[in-house]
Amino acid sequence: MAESATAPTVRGRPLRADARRNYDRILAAAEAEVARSGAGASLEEIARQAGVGSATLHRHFPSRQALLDALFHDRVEVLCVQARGLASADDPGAALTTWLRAVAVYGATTRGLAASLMAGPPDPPSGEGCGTMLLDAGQELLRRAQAAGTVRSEATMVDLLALVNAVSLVTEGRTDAADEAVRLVSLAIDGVWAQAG
Amino acid sequence: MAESATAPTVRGRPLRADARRNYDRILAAAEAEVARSGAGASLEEIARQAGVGSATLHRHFPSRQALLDALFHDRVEVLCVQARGLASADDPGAALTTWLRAVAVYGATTRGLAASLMAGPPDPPSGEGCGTMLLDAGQELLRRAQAAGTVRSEATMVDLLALVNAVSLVTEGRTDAADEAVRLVSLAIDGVWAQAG
DNA sequence: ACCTGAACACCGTTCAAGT
DNA sequence: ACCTGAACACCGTTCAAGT
Repeated sequence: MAESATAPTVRGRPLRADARRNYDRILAAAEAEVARSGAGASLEEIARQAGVGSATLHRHFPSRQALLDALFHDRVEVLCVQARGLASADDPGAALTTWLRAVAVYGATTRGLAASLMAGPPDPPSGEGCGTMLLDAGQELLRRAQAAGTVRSEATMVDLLALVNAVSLVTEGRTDAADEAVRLVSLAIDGVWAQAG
Repeated sequence: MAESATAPTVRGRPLRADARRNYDRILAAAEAEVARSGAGASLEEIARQAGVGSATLHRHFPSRQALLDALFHDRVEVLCVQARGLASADDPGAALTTWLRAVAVYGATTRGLAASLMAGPPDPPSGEGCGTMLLDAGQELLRRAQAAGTVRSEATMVDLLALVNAVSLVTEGRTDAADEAVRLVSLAIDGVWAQAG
């Protein structure tokens, strides 16, 4: 279930069979544990459920963030694919908001994802994590909406994802988390002011 | 420095002198430690710095949340006073946004506050915590802005504070946290769409 | 090359024993 | 009434010893 689509390697070579088996087991256990108790799930408990020593977990994933990135990589990849599909839509403003809402729903319903995205490097999330993937994918959607004059030119994708992420984080535990996230993101996108006229 | 304005009591009676001294020391140590390492600061370390046993900390503050509420009570009270002052302003829309920005600045610059507010009871923050205080204080500002037809009728103070809190949380660690928080809150208030015409 | 088990320095919570 | 110190069941990280 939780085998990563991108096969893990060490210096370009695929892992030895037993190492690969452990890698997958750890990821599967992490999926269950993080869903149960969030991004701060006990690494010890994950190793236990995977049937490996804690040291093995630490070799495969040198930091909690590395484990979370591997865990969410595929789900985030799906969002990136969706963004590229929406980039050719007729209405760039609608395309952007559709995507932002989708990101919010993912974040609000996938325990630990929002916290994991926020834990990445501070202001401009750089590097190879899930945050960068989303940022790159969304950039083009925003560019088009701004080129069409639909979205304010001051808004950046870093801002928009920060807002969406923030909303995901606050709604994460709620009943109807997805609905609440969409509602709050929509509020932030449209603003609080009543229609003029 | 960190003595609470609202004197702690046990069943209506003020604390014995030594107990009161410990209470204040714990709060002062907590202020320093939470500023240093956030809402998840080590309680053990706080007790150590206060010069009391860890059991003493737990008696005075049965939960981490209780400690954080006591710690932030006075700062939050200031925001509530400000809200009551703004309730008689000429422009209710401007009054509301002024206050929301102030809340965001507090949250973004006071390590641990946003996380503490979010940890309160889920959907409708009830009870006696800082979240309820802010909610009650803001309610009147929103009511007036909506009565004037300035703010959408669907927006609730729970929504607005969730947004502001979410923004405080994401910006908490950043350089220029206050500026960033104001910028993001302003974006959410005004929405992302470019001005028509 | 990869794994395991143990060791280390921490946690938060609780409780018996003190004054 | 209030405090202390110790005990308990946990953490995450690292490292020597194994195969």
